[in-house]
Amino acid sequence: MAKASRSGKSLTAQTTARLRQFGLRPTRQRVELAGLLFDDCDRHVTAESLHDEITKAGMKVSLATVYNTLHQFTEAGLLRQVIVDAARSYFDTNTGDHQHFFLEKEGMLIDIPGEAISVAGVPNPPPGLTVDRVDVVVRVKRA
Amino acid sequence: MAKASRSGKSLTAQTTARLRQFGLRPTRQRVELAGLLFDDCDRHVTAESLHDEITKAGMKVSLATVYNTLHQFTEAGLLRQVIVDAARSYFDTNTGDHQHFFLEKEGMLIDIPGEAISVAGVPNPPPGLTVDRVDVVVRVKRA
DNA sequence: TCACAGTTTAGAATTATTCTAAACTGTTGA
DNA sequence: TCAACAGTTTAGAATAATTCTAAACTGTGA
Repeated sequence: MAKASRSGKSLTAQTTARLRQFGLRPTRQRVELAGLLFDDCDRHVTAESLHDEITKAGMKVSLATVYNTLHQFTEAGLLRQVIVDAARSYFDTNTGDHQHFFLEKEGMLIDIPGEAISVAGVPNPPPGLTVDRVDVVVRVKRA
Repeated sequence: MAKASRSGKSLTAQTTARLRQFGLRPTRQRVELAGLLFDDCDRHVTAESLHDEITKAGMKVSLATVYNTLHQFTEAGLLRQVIVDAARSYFDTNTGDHQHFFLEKEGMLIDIPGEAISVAGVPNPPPGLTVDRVDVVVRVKRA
């Protein structure tokens, strides 16, 4: 019998169902990537890091597909893109309201729960503009 | 007589002095770029936009020099780099404590005074890390 | 099982940015 | 005033992340 979760469905079956719910055809590549991304805890990846990871796990997905998939997952609301570094894009599996610590030196992101932080005093945006989202990045350094 | 400010020094002389104060040799290129950047109000530029601007103003500075200069000015504390867009780097002539509205569609930044916004509840960073800076980006859209 | 729309992919292309090495220019000391 | 040199500029090549292209492939619904 295949790996199974408490629900009785295999992980793959769960992932497949999830992808379908989000309007994405469950291709082998998407299922495998989703398997890595959504299996456990919250994760922060770059296209490169995810590509390395899946390759080392013995699966074959092209880098172009990793890029495509990250964007499609983001579009679908399964991922959130985090902009903290001029050099590369991060994607976060936690799509809920939260913020980040960012350790630039090591390219590491750490979630800060949304309830923890509050931002007060944001002025009204200039006429014709509406607030889409407020991002807080707490840049940290090794002491 | 050359353009002069209330101080009686020409703008160029002022700029030159300023660059020297910050440990930068006042070359023609740096003086010209500084002239555009620091003459009036607070500004947000990209390497490309600043290069276009100086070129259109009839001065000749290579794009590589614009990049070098933006980084040197940033290093010296005359500019601050703002990371809001995965596609390009912005530099802000306002180096004081403040935050930004960002209109992604148009690549436009608008300052929010530091006193206006307050961020409460930032947790202690993980052991061994210290907070370097807290950046707030208010992403806005055309209504 | 077939047909086809949607997907993947290798490799080329693009874009922002950095690097390189040669030419140039402030500055300083005589 | 000027020679000399360290610091600077620059064209163009190089790099790195990302996107594009067009051809091959694959879920899916009938």
